[in-house]
Amino acid sequence: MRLTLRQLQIFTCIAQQQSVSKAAEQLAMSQSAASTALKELELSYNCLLFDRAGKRLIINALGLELLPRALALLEQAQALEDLLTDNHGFGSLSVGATMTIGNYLATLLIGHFMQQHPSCKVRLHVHNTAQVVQQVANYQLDLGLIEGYYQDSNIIAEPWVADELVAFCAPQHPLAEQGHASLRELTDEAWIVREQGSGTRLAFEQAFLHHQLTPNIRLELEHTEGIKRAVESGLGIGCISRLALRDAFRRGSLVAIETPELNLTRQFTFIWHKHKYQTDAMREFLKLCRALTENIQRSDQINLA
Amino acid sequence: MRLTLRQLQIFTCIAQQQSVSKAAEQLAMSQSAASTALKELELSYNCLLFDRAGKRLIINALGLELLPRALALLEQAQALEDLLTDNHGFGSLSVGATMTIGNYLATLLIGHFMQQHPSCKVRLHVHNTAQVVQQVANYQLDLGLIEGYYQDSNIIAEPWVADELVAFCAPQHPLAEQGHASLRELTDEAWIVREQGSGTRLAFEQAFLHHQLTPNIRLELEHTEGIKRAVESGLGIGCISRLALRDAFRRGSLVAIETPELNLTRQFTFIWHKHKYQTDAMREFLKLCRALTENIQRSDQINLA
DNA sequence: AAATCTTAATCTGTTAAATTGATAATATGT
DNA sequence: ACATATTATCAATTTAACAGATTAAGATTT
Repeated sequence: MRLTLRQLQIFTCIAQQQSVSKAAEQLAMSQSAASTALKELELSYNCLLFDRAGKRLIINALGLELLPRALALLEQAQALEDLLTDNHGFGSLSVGATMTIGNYLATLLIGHFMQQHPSCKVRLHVHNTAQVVQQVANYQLDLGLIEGYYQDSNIIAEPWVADELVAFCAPQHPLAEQGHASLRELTDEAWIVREQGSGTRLAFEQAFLHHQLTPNIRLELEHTEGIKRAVESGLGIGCISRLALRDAFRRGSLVAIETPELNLTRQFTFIWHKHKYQTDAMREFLKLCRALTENIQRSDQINLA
Repeated sequence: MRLTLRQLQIFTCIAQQQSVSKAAEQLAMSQSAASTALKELELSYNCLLFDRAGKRLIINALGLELLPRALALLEQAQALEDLLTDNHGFGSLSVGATMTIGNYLATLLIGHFMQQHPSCKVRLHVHNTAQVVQQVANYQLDLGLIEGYYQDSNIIAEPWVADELVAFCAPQHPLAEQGHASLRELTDEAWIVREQGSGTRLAFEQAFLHHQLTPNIRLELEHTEGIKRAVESGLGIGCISRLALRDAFRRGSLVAIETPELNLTRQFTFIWHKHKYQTDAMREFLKLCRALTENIQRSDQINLA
């Protein structure tokens, strides 16, 4: 293991700046040192990372191969440094959540938690399910809250509350009055849904796949709020978590379309890494989540502050 | 970025050996150097990784937190070193595949590939779907061959051939003679299937979930061959990929049970990392796979060498 | 209880590595 | 052809890594 993080840091910087001088400047070191460091790296592995076209450096195949992996490694190393730097008093907590959970449930959980543990720093990262899983697998997150369930021998998954997607439309839409729709009616409609890769989209598509149907997707948006507004303005009908629609339904700005033939329920799940040491903060947070689950399920819909 | 890989290496070794001296010996360095390195690490981040109970070191909460992450980091660094060390002539190729694909299809592909490119080193790693995805995401594999399809903004997935699971039993089993079974009959049977986390198990369970049924799983095994032998000996009926059963059906040692009500088809998929530089080897392999796909689908069952 | 052994920490000097500042060599643009 | 920007290299210096010996503090044995 001759490799050093410093070498990788200098290499990635040179590759990104496409210049030894600029990289040296950015790294607050001399051009000479940067040049030598790169040379040393290439020399010690007897390889070339750049093609030298005179004074210009052009990254080659091996360099291109190395670059993203080196960046990934440095990112993880940074995370380790953060771990060591933070004054782990009661411990800080990094939680990842998907959009729906992050916006409608996680804030509630984190609010409670921070009230109970004012000294504990909490960070919430909102990404899609796959990204959250990956970050948990890489020890970049302490805990993940995802849609759907997930199986992996390195990841422990604990089912949390159930969630239900619901189809909805604008009040002036023909389906609004009848309040429900058949499979045939649903496939004829223009849908506005979440993007590929989101748990919401997955559940939506799976529900139709059960019947060997593919809905007509007119518009993809990355945020539930955007979908609500697009549906309000009559661009089509939508399908998102009921959690995100409670207020809109109450106000009457949007109307639910019951879809008895479609199974739009799904499970929210906690995940954490099997080999991750459980900090006090983590245990406390999990305890709180399990406790609040009952409240959430009892009231069916949560009282979102 | 004061952190160095060397520090982490020494730290992990001390943590694993639970002794500075033993770690120093294993790392072929003096006890003094190891002790100093640990002290430096702790000092530079102003933290403690071990509790000192007199002469004995006991890893503490922060140390436990750091350990698995440091190990993960070092593993990746090792992979980077390997990348740089290998004489990337035409390039070596790391392919990950699930059990079913790895044993019944990947060998065929890799065989063809190695014939066409005798100079190219190929490594095949067999893991379950989730693990393959994770390793592709971490740049530990060039390419993954998985069951089912997978969505992630960082991963490019290309559908490959379709696959079909099939229920089967021993020749002397009552269902063998009638050759097919209804949903009710299937739920009454004792099943022998793959373990949780495998793509085969997932497809199996999903097929039943479509009908709100849960099959009675009597035995879980991690290998298809084990399942075949267990079914042969009359322990129950099984469900695995038809690919793995062709010879057994032909020989008559096992008998297919047609299940018209269950949808046991699934898709095999190629995956690779969006930001991964595509080596020549990778491109060639993909090209070959796409070319062979037609043969595979035309002959319905491949001629497995 | 004393002697002995084991182990981690610390001190000192040495060696190797990283870095700088200056300089040479080489392409680019005018 | 000339000025300029850029990389590579050299010599000198600072910095970090390490070994060897020594010390301190628990364990273990007698």
